[in-house]
Amino acid sequence: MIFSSKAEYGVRLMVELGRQSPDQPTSLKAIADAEGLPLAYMEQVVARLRKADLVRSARGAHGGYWLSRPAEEIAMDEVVQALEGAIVPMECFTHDHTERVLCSHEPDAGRGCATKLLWTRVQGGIIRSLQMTTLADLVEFSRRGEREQTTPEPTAAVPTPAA
Amino acid sequence: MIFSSKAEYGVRLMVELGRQSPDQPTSLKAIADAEGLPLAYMEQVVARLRKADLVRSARGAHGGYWLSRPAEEIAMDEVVQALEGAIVPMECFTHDHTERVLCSHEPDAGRGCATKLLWTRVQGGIIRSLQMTTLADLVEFSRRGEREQTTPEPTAAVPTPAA
DNA sequence: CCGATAACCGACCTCCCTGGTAGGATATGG
DNA sequence: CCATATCCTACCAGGGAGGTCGGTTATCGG
Repeated sequence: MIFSSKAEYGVRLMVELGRQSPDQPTSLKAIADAEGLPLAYMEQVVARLRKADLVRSARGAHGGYWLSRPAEEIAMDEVVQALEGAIVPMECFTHDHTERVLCSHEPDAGRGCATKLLWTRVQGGIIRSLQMTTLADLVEFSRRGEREQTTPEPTAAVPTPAA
Repeated sequence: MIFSSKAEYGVRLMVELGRQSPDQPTSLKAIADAEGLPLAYMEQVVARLRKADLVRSARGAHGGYWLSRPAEEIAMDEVVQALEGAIVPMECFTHDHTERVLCSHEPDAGRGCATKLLWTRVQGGIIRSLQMTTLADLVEFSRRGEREQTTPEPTAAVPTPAA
């Protein structure tokens, strides 16, 4: 398990918002019910997304959440970063105020940190994978899966039967 | 923290073995002392590497461990896999007996697992980063760091002063 | 104005895994 | 025969993951 369930739940939440029209807010309860996830826990998850300004919110009756930007402009590294914190492959990797990533191991016994090269490459691999995927990709993927499930042959052109 | 310290310690151990000549075994105590790691815990770590046939061992006095293959032929995905188990970005990813990776989430409410696409890409990014790095790369990296530490100018050609 | 809805906030709690220790059994060289 | 060193199993404390609970604030419809 590399990422925690906060990432899973949060990404699902974002996809769910991406499926809705951005005009009107969607309540967290509707999302939690649709995905079968605990509402109280989702509140904590969505709080992180709001603090990162990935979603906006309106309080009170008929309130809810919506994407702060179109899904095409949201790269998934932002989302995962907001949910999980800094993406570091190993504990000794710290993120100072700049974009520089460095290993906090003191160079013990006169030689550098042997594993630094490896974890740096892994980190790059992860972040690149996340950057090249947008929320719109996932929304489209989820719609495609849905079509395959409900209509095996592409005859009917009704994607969401408004359950 | 994406990988546990087992990976860190195990990789360090492998690098240490890669620095030694493969003719004679190196005792675990020597490695633990050199890296400042607890011996008893390292026993558990090296056991995983041995079960994956990445290192071989000899018991008794003057026993120890050595690489089962030259460092150039050891890709780091094997090493990390042996130490951490299957490299899966999310809990729902299970690895069946083939090489196929799949998401165990039931397609709830008629639509597929929205996050599957994302985690699949992340997993690919990680594994590719690990595969393209060999143990020999890390050994060379550690030697280079050592040279920079001890001799700022490349005059003396003595790499290890046999402490 | 009132009550229902729903976002917001912080404290709490339980389980399990990580990281590490303890103590021994077995094998081997000198 | 003893020091060395691998091998094996059980045990244990701490912390974080995953989730619950109770309450507060804001906004709508009537």
